[in-house]
Amino acid sequence: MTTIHDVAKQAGVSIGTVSNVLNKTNKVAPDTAVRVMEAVQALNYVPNTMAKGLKTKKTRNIGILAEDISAFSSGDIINGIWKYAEEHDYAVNLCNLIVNNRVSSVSGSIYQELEQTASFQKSVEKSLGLLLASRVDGIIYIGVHPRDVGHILPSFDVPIVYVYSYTSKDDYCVNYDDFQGAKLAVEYLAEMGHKRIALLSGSIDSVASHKRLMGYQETLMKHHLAFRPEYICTGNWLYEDGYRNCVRLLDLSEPPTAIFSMSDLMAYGALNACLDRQLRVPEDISIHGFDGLEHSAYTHPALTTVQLPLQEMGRKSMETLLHVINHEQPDSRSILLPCSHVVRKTVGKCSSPIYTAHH
Amino acid sequence: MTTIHDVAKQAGVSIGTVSNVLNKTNKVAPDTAVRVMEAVQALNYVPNTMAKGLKTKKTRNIGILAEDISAFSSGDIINGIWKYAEEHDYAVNLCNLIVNNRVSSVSGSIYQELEQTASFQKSVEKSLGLLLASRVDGIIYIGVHPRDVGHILPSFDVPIVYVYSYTSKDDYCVNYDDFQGAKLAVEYLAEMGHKRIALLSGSIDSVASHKRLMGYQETLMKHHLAFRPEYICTGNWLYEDGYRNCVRLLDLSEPPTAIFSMSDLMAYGALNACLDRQLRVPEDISIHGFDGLEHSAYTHPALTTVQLPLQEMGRKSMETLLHVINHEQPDSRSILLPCSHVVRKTVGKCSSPIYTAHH
DNA sequence: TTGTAAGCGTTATCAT
DNA sequence: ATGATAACGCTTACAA
Repeated sequence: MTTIHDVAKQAGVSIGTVSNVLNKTNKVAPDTAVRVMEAVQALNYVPNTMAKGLKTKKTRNIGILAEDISAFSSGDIINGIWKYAEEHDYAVNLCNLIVNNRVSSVSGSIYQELEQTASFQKSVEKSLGLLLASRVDGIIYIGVHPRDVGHILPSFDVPIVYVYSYTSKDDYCVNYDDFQGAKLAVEYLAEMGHKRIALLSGSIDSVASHKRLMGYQETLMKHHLAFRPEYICTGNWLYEDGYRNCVRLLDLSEPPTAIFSMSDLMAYGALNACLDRQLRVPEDISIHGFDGLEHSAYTHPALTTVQLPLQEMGRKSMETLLHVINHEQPDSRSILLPCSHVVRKTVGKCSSPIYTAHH
Repeated sequence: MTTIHDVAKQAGVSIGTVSNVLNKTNKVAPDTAVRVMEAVQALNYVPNTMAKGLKTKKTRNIGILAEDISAFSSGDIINGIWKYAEEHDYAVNLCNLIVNNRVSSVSGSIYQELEQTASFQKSVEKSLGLLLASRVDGIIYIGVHPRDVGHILPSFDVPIVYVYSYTSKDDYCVNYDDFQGAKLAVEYLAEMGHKRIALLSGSIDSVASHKRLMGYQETLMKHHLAFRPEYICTGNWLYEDGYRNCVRLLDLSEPPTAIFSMSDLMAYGALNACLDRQLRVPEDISIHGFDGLEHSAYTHPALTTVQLPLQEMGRKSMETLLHVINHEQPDSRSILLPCSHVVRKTVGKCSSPIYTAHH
């Protein structure tokens, strides 16, 4: 690998001069600058980041600590981070905790169990060590599901921001707005004339579930719709939970005309449960998702859902991290980005539901 | 940040000794080793990789150059890479070309257009520069679709292996076995008694399409099944292509009893086309996918498909890269990993198809 | 067994 | 405007 010395010799100048033209730190004569640049080109010189970092104590490297890179959300978040990083000439170090391969289910409590295991803790330690050893200027922690992850990392003195996750301490977090997202969905259902709107909730101990429940309730009230406890089903975000709970809902003496599912996965389950019952969606019953998985465009019929602003979250987290690194005060400790609404085919205007005839 | 000097002072030894106990390069007295380790613990010392790398000329860093991190395949591949890397104490630098956000379609020719744009080439240059500046020991290039990407990168003197992509030069490539995967699918269809098996092919200029077509044809011959040109449809791997082509197939005077789709996305389209025609899957017609997208478990009915060995490919690519870095001769230049078969609900035993009555 | 010192490729401070 | 040189934190001879 060619070094600054090679370039200096080739251009017939000192290494200090080469450094000056490359970093524009000092005035150099235009013609020597040209000679240096020619030498750089000729020798294909790329400055050694390690030497530079050693000297300047700034690596222009940030670390990503992802709980699971193959989670549906991670790709888009990293995409957002990367774009902002590239625009600001930062490189990224990636570490991966691979939680999903280790847990059988997505349930909140299962994660807690996982986090207790020695294997997981060793993995966290190793990843963090890797990042700290590289002297990254900052770290972004990406969760697989918004939840309190404040107990996972030990304390260290590098700036960190949490995305798609949060802590109960005063760390910087960027997430989406559960409350607003839920309102988006239920508002739409109400506008379509639905009065009997059931809820497929995520796990009961999740803050996300609570916030969305608030959005559901508030919108119900706003439209003077009755809150029926029997319309609330709790699951663990997964397909099977949606299927099972939807079946229960359909067996009610007065079944709902619309279902708001807190995850697309549960919505798929609900959709298939309805289809298995020969119900037509959305003619007989409407289904509304939440997450905006790529696949939701391909269900039959295509799922109307709430889109998470994943890429924007990634971008915002990187932006926030850079602010912290540069000692600029970011706007807020906890940043919430709005969800958007994706209208497709599973929600229709409420008509007197055909299937109530069965009861 | 605490340095080796701080540790040395705390332990009352020289920096050389600290280095020796940390790297086990030289014999040190057991009790001094203990003192050093205590100091390391107390000061929370993490060796500076940059200083280390500067000296040793080895960074124990590899670079990932991903065409698009949010492509369905990238997460699992990176997962595989990461696991192997972690086991061998390598860190990873991630660069992202974000091709999918820049092209409107997945068609092969569109990629070629993209690759010509100045914006893309600048991006490639920047990413490669980042990796080379970090003096990574090697690079893994991850494509978004297996195709020849040999023209994208300029030449440089760091070992590289291509995964989910290949080059026409003598680079190391690791991919899955298209031929074997296609045989898996068609063999199964034939075993289920299907004699009229249509093919939803990917783009005609793709090597993957060709190889799978070979697998299709060979299996047909093996089972003495006629090859009918009117059963071959070409698309661009996407949902809409599957839908459109399936409609054409169903309109044939003698429609197929089974469809082998070269991508899960096209299989979703075919499935929905059948459903829209009130056809029952798999009673009236069977559909077989290829890719093994996570979502295929949630279609209605769940899609029988061929599973790509994504994580294994990631793992193998990292393994191969390490061999090259350590100047050990890897087994082969072009590594093909076998696909596996995921039997779900969209393929059934062939019965005299009901819908032929329509014709 | 342990300490000393040179050198890795930069940047930055001085001289010139 | 340019050059010489120290320093960044580490490894690695070599000396003690």
